[in-house]
Amino acid sequence: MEQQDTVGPVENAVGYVLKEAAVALRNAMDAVLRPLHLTVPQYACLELLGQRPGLSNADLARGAFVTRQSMNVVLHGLEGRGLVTRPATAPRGRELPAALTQAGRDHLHAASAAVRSIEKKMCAGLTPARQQALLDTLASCIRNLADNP
Amino acid sequence: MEQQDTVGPVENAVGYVLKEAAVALRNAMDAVLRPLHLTVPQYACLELLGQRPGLSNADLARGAFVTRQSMNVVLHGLEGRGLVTRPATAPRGRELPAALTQAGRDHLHAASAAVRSIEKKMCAGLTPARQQALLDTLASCIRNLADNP
DNA sequence: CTCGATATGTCAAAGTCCTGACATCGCCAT
DNA sequence: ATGGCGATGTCAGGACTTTGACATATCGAG
Repeated sequence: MEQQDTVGPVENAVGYVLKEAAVALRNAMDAVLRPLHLTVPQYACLELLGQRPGLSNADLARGAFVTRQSMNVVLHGLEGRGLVTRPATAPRGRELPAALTQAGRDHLHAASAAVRSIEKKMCAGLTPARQQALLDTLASCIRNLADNP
Repeated sequence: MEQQDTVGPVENAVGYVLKEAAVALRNAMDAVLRPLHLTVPQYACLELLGQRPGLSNADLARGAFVTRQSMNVVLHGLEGRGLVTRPATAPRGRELPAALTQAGRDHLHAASAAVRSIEKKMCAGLTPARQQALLDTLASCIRNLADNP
């Protein structure tokens, strides 16, 4: 096997490095969430609900970057484990606002700490200014890509 | 549906924005590659082979952030379409060095231009210094996450 | 030389996620 | 009021990827 012979042009492309960082983060999160019996989408769902109770399934799906169908099974799973509750009937339209149970809040507390430790590790050695610059630059990239053409 | 009522804390987390940017890039690449009948992993395979002919299946898998099995089916598909060739017997060990055919190079040329246009669009408005800073910061994040503990 | 460790390619099975489609419900202009 | 339009929740169906396992081939230590 040729192990890192020479750095080719691909590794210097913004898109490539972006994907690489995203995969590394995903794997690291997966590793720390596994002991808590949570997948990344499940954690994302809990975190979103912790910060904004009453979000609907579609809202959660958008926030976690998955489809409504995927979030729906996540939600049903968490509901079955007693971490999330949803009303049987829709108070308005068809939206079923979800909320954390006490057990859900406890689970979220542990998971959030684990994920925050990963973020801290990832950003180690970065000055607040560089970290803010990273956020701003990424936000700019997102805005640029969101434009239709 | 609650449409962007107020910006919550989640959207300011580095990991969240990183994921968001990666998804936006993935979708944009998907959109421009679809007319060429190429998926993102397929394009990644072609691009890697274009820059480093003779890469093995396992090398390509690592470079495209997928498993060997997934890259194997990608490779077989591209082989069936006449874009990639692999020797029937392994010249050394079990590695089957892959290479682009002329048709593969042609296909790659068009795909590469399309993807480069997406990267250009994504990085629009960024000074070379900010772009380099983004690359450096992301590289730092990747290094930090690669450490074992 | 021999044996263990590592890497590769490949097969089978499972899981995950997305695409497509449908019925329902609220909103807005006609 | 009413009919189009968009949004939501839900139900299969299928595509894609990963996990697990196995045989083979190289390399290095004993």
